[in-house]
Amino acid sequence: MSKLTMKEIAKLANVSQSTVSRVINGNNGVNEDAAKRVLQVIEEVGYVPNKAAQTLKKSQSKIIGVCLTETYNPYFVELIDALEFEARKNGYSILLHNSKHNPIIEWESIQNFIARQVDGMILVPTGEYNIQRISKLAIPSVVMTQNRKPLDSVGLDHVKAGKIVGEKFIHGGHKTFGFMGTIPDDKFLGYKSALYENGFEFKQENYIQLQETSTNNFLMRQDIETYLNSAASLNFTCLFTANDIMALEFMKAAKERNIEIPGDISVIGFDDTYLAKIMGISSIHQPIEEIVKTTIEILLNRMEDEVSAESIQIKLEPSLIERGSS
Amino acid sequence: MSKLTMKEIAKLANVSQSTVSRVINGNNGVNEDAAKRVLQVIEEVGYVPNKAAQTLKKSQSKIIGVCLTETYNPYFVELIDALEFEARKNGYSILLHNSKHNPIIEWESIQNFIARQVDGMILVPTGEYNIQRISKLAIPSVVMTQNRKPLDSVGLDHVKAGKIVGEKFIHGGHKTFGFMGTIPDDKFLGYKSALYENGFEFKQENYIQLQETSTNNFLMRQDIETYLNSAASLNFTCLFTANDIMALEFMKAAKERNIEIPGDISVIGFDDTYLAKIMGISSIHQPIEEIVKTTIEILLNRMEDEVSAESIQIKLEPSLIERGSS
DNA sequence: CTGTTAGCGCGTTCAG
DNA sequence: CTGAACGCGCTAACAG
Repeated sequence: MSKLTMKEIAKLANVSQSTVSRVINGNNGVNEDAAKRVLQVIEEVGYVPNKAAQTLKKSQSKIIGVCLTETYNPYFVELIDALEFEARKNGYSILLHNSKHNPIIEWESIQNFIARQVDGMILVPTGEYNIQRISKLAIPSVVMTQNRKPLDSVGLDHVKAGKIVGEKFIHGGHKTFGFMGTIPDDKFLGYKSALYENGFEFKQENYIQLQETSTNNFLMRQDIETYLNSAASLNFTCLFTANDIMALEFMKAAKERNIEIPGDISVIGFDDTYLAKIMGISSIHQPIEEIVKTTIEILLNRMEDEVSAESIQIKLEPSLIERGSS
Repeated sequence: MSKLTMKEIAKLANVSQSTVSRVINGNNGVNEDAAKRVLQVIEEVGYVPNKAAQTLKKSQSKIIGVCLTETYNPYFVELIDALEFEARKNGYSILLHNSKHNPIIEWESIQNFIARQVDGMILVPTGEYNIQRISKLAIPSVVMTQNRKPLDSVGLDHVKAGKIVGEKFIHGGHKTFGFMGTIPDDKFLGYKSALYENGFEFKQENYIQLQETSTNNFLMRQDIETYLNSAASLNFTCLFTANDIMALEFMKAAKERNIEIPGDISVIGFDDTYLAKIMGISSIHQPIEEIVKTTIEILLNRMEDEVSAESIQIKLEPSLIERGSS
């Protein structure tokens, strides 16, 4: 069989190419007979329109570019799944990239998105690095999970999440508090402010600093071990971790040292991934479906409207799921 | 700024559009001065060539379509990561689809791949459903993790993996054997044959049948509970599960019933995902990097050669990673 | 070394 | 209702 183009279909159905086009793009006034013939030929030979040509012609690719920082955290996997589902429902495909926390790769990915004429982008950025350039692009984009001001964004209210955890611990009678994370973020701010507001303070020595982002259980574990080894004794009775993997790794390390969870230390994680469910870790729940639906909705709106209204920052309400670890 | 096409760049650099094209596609004999000017303009305005046009012109999209059955199993996530990395290294982007074990969605995805002119496809198929049609396509495709005969495939030698586990159990002194999975597969065949060859038999009552594929821990757990409740007592002292999630869920259910692992029952899982590492589950290791590299390599070869040689079936050597569960 | 030209496959006028 | 003709942005001959 030759190349299988509209022209070919046209020939086989004994009509002109433009008629075939009309049939495919919603039958706007085509003789029923002709239409039926065309459809039949298409069916028979298994013709599928060339999207590259369509994209070129319409300057619309029906692709959404997605660039995440990692997939190691199961949270992002659930995100991808939901994203793909929601996008497909709206007739879009997902072009997936993983920057691995590298701003250079991130920018390359975005260049690729531009080259492929994506209609919109959804990003979990590596940081501030590329935000300015991105905001200057003609392609609408929305940030997930973070807050990057010139851009639209949707995510949990991290400050509030931190507060909820802080207050929870305080209500539980704790007086010394730990935190584990990479770089200080809104979760941490919220956590700390809850403590201060209740007359407690956060001691910097109780901050378990993790080097890189959670790219690897092993590295994370090393950092935890280093911390535990350096501390003569743990000076906190409760710990809030920036994600579930961290909570998990801490709990494993604790177990080996005969530290009881939650007896000696209460642990609350973040993301409420299935790791938390499997391991019975209390965690701040991320309403993934809601996040994804909202994100796509905003993006779709931006793609339709030429109007460049104010940037939208959506912060969803966090909630704590309590399990055995706290 | 207007549309930012080659024409535009040409105008700004005071050359013809085809010269710009030459500069972009590897400088084949262009005046250095002109080239420099062009490059500079490109840099200044941030021009990126339109891939839709390139695709149309060259009938080559530099996209590899990937369609998996699920991302719930962390194994597939690691696969995606490796795939994306390896593809990017070779100048390809990944278009990712998730059939969710649904052959209809799978076929739709493939139609989409065709429409987008993907240069090749990598599939974890939903089953035999679409294999015939796929093999008739002009687009080269290779199957991962499974064996679908008319198509190229690369994966572990599942029969051998099953044998290794069976023999391991036998060496460990076990006399009664369990298996957990969805549909009987090569792992199970290998497992059974190892038993028979050593004078044991596999009793059908020791097959823990799971309904759907492992789309959901919760459903899986229900099936396990149903099985455990129906069996007066467990008639096996060792269990081989088709993936790590299954092993994990079994171990959790066992724990609640005070069944000791590995004391009462030895458990060996499959995939050697980080779940296995985290939970200390013995598991058959999947050399993901090797699988992915081999897959891409085969695909790349197919894409270059017009030669339609025999279909290639690569079966990698499985190995057992022993941990605390066996 | 460089500009002109002709499509790639499709959607969309514009005539009939 | 329908065909002819044009052009989306780019690559690849083809002349100069």
